[in-house]
Amino acid sequence: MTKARKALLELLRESKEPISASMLGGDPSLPFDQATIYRNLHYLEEQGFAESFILHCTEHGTERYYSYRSRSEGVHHHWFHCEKCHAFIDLGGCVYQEQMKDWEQQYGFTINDHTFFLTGICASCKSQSLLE
Amino acid sequence: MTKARKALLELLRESKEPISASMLGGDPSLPFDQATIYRNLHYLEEQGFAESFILHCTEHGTERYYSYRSRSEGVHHHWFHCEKCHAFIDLGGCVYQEQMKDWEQQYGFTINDHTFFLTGICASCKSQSLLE
DNA sequence: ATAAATTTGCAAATGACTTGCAAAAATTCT
DNA sequence: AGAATTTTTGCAAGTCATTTGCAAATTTAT
Ligand SMILES: [Mn+2]
Ligand SMILES: [Mn+2]
Ligand SMILES: [Zn+2]
Ligand SMILES: [Zn+2]
Repeated sequence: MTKARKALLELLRESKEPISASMLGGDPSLPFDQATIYRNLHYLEEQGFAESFILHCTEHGTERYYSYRSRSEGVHHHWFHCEKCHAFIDLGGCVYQEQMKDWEQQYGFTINDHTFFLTGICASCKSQSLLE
Repeated sequence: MTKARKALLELLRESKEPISASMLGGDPSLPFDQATIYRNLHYLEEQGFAESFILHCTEHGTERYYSYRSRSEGVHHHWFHCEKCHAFIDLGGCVYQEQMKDWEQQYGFTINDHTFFLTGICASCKSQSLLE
């Protein structure tokens, strides 16, 4: 583990929500080149320390978001993303494992990954816009 | 409806699976500039004639895929994507409307959209790789 | 038919992400 | 430790899907 990797993993571990490479690169505690950030995110993911998904937000564009991958919990979470304030709301651990198995049986394919997320406007952004 | 739009919509309507802008642009029946393709896909989607989602395939990269939006059926479909042969397999119409409502109630946010798809290796690609 | 509004093609620009390459840092081997 | 070897990093340039400015072409309105 180089210091760049340790620092990256530490940020991911602390974060309450998925983080994009650009947000990580902008953090003062990660004074590394963007190439280093990207390369190490790949490294952390392939080593099983992190996981990611690509999300498109109407306001903020398309980016890959990373999360720390907990050894203990085993299952990833799914998220709601607010297109106004860019916040993520945790919808809880993935409950689709069974459904995936069923589909694999039914269609004969092998699922490597699945992507699921919601986008919209969060409660606090909704109440804020009422004041305008 | 300009002829570019008619032609685009016709291809989308005929297609059994979601299509990306690059695949549409490569079709002989759409001899238009890529800017025209992109602009008209936006147009068709905002007019409610088409819908789309962004999918990342390990082999083929990240692209937005469009589908014809049927007036009658009302509900979109979700898909499995084979990272080997690039085929899409229809998993049927979306059955998450109720779940979405529940979440909106529970969290107070408003969902504008949801994304759900699977990636992996399809049955025929699996059997093919056994022959190697 | 003439003016006004919309659409198109072409070329350049974006933005996220990737890659070549030489220098710097971490490992491995005397 | 000290030298040799492997891995990682920074910097700059490159990719790739998608977007945008602008003038010409096509439509639509008058
Ligand atoms: Mn956002
Ligand atoms: Mn593919
Ligand atoms: Zn919000
Ligand atoms: Zn396949």
